Formats: sequence, C-alpha cells, structure tokens
Amino acid sequence: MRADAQRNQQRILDAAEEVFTHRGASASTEEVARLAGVAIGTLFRHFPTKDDLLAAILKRLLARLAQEAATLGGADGLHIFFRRLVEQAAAKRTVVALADVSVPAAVGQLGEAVGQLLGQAQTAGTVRGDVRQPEVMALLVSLCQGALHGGWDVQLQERTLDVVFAGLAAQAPLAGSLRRPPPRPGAVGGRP
Amino acid sequence: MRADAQRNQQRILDAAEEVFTHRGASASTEEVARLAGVAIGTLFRHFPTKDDLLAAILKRLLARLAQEAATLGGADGLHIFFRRLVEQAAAKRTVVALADVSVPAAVGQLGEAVGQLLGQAQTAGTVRGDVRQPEVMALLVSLCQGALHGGWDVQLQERTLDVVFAGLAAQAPLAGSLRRPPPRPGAVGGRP
DNA sequence: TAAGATAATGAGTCGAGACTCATTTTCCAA
DNA sequence: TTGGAAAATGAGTCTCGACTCATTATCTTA
Repeated sequence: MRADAQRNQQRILDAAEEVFTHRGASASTEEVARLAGVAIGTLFRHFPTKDDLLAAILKRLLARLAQEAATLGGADGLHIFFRRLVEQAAAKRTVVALADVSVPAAVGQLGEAVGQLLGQAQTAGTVRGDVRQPEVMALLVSLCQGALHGGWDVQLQERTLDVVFAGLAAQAPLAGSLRRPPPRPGAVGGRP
Repeated sequence: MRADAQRNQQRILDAAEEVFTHRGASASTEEVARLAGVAIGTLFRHFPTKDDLLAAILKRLLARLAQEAATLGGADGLHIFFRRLVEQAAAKRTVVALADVSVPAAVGQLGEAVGQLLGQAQTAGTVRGDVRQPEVMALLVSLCQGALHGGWDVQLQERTLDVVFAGLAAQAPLAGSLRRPPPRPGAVGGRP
C-alpha cells in the first residue's frame, strides 16, 4: 500500500472516532473527511460505505477496551473496568456504537476479556460465584447506554453503580426469582 | 374541534405509536400517515413537526406507565413494574423514545410513580432503605436500553434482573465505595 | 339546506447526506 | 529521471424524508 494511502487511512480513522464518539453515528461523513483533511472521495475509497467506516472504528475501540481489560485483573479488576467504561460512556459516546453496528468478532473479544476479569473477581471472592459472563456484559452495556442517554452526574453514577456492585457481591444466590422476607402484617398492597 | 379532526388525531397518534415503537424514532412520517389512513398534510396539520408527534406519543406512553405504576404497589410492586418495563423494551421500542425526545413533565410524572413504589417496597423490607429514586430510575432506563439494543433472550433478562434486584435487596449499605472481604494471599492482581 | 369555516388532500419544494467518476496529482520502481 | 499505476480530488448525482400550499372536500350551524 502506498505511503500516502496508509497515512490517510489512519487520519480518517482518527477523525471518524473523534466525530462519531462525540456527535453520534448520525454525524456526516463529510464532517469526518473535513476533520481528516482529505476529500470526500478519498474517504469512500478507503471505506466504501459509511457502515464500513463505523465498523472499522468500532472494531478498534473494542479491541482497545479488550486490551485494557486484559491489563487489569485481581479482586477489583472487574469493578474498575466497569466504572471506567461507564464514565467514558457518560462523557463521550464511546460505547454507543456498540448498538448501532455489530462486529461480532470484536464484541466476542471484549466478552472474553470481561469473562477473565469476572473469573478473577470470583476467585478473589469479590463477586458471587453464580454470576456468569453474559449478564455481566448485559449490565455493562445497559449502564453505558443509560449513562449516555441519561446524562448522569457523578453522584448518580456512583450510586447506581453501587447498587449493581452490591448485586454482584451479594452472598446468597437468588436462583431465578426474588427471595424476600415473609410479608409483615401492615405492609401495603400485595401480589396482583 | 370538528369531529373528523378529532378522529384523525387519534388515528395518527395510534399509528405513530405503532410505527415508532416498532421501527424506532427514525421511521418516516409518511409511514405513520399511511398506517393512519390520512394524507401527509393532515398529519402535519395536527402535529406541525415530527418532534411534536414524537413528544405527543411519548407523553401518552409515559402517562400510561405512570398510571400502571400507580395501580401496582406493595412489597413486590417495584419489582413487577421493573420486570414488565424491561420485557416491553425487549419486545418493542416502547421506552427508547425516552432518550430521543424529552418531555420533562411526563418523565417527572413517571419518576414520582416509581418513587411511590420504591417507598412501599422499602416499607415492606423488599428493598434496602438507602436506595433513592434517581438511581432506581437510572437502572430502569439503563436496563430498558440494554434490553432493547442487546436483544436479550428471556433467560439472560431474568439473570440480569436478578443481579439488579439482589443489589436493591442487599442488607448492608455500601456507602459509596465497594466493600469486600480482606484480600486473601494467593488472590491474583491487586489495586493499580 | 346553504354558507362559510374548518379540515383533508397530495403533488411539489427543499435540504441533507451518502455515494460516483472524470480528471488531476502523487508516488515509486526501474 | 520518468512512465504509469495508485491515489486524491470535489463537483455532481441520487435518494429520502420533512414540510408546504393551492385546491378540494367535509362538517356544522343558523
């Protein structure tokens, strides 16, 4: 590949990440090209479709996250990772793309990394043993989406994560339905 | 207001709810008009802007949800409401709009209703006392978003909600940061 | 029932944004 | 150096969807 082509491809990717993570996936390709300092035709030479471009930056993002997850570890690794991701989502739109375009391979990569973190946390006793990777990923994605759309402030984010972490830490497995103390006389309402 | 006008307004609202909850807010107004059986001009006579239309159905949806919340109650009311909403989100796009358009008044209404349910659950001892309404709303919105974008199956949804419910039920308040058993020698990693 | 106010109609305007391609420029191997 | 392949350029095309408005139809009330 020619040197200028390679350089432009990088520039376009960087610009696309900047634009799409801030303005969302509906930002225009022209804005990306402008920021990258290339003509629109050049952009489409490298990424024949807007979706191709989105998929490319998403792949990069997820790979980066997976790598970050891999450097973490230990009793708190999962929690730290969780917190960082949600913070990022609240500030930028980093993880949103996750929903708009799907790059199964990249998502799988991240899923595995999260699985590793989960395993270590469980070994260390920070997370109860009956939680599995899919629900952790589900929570992760949900909270990122929520933080993004809701525009949470720091306090709310903190309190919300605390609830989730408490759920991950709870000692007694709940086995598929809510377990609760026997209803006291005087409690309002009942089961419909 | 003339009788035909009133009838058409209803038809448009119903059609819009159907279309937007299934195809998302980016569905076209023409599709709404077609389903409603009116011309496009009629739609814009009633709702001068697409956003007005979105706001109108969102207001209706949220009011309906608030009302549903109000009929529930007791120890499990909050949990039942939570579960229903997330189920709906997984199937349709019901709650998504919540993010796209903002109708502060209607959201506030729903927030109050959820606050009521929370209070009752806390009185009944099903939810720990130090949880407040904003984080419950945050969790609710997050999980709906997650369920929607992730296309969860029933099992995953069940397991994910279980974790959240466990967090809401946990006996020991966590007071703003993760509390965990003292690290055992042999546990991997540590705090960065 | 007839006037006229109100509402419905739908072809047309307008702008935005994804994508194309004939032309020009740049790179690099010989 | 230079020939020609690879790449860049950007004005132009095309589609789609929100919104308009002159015309036609419908309702209502006196």
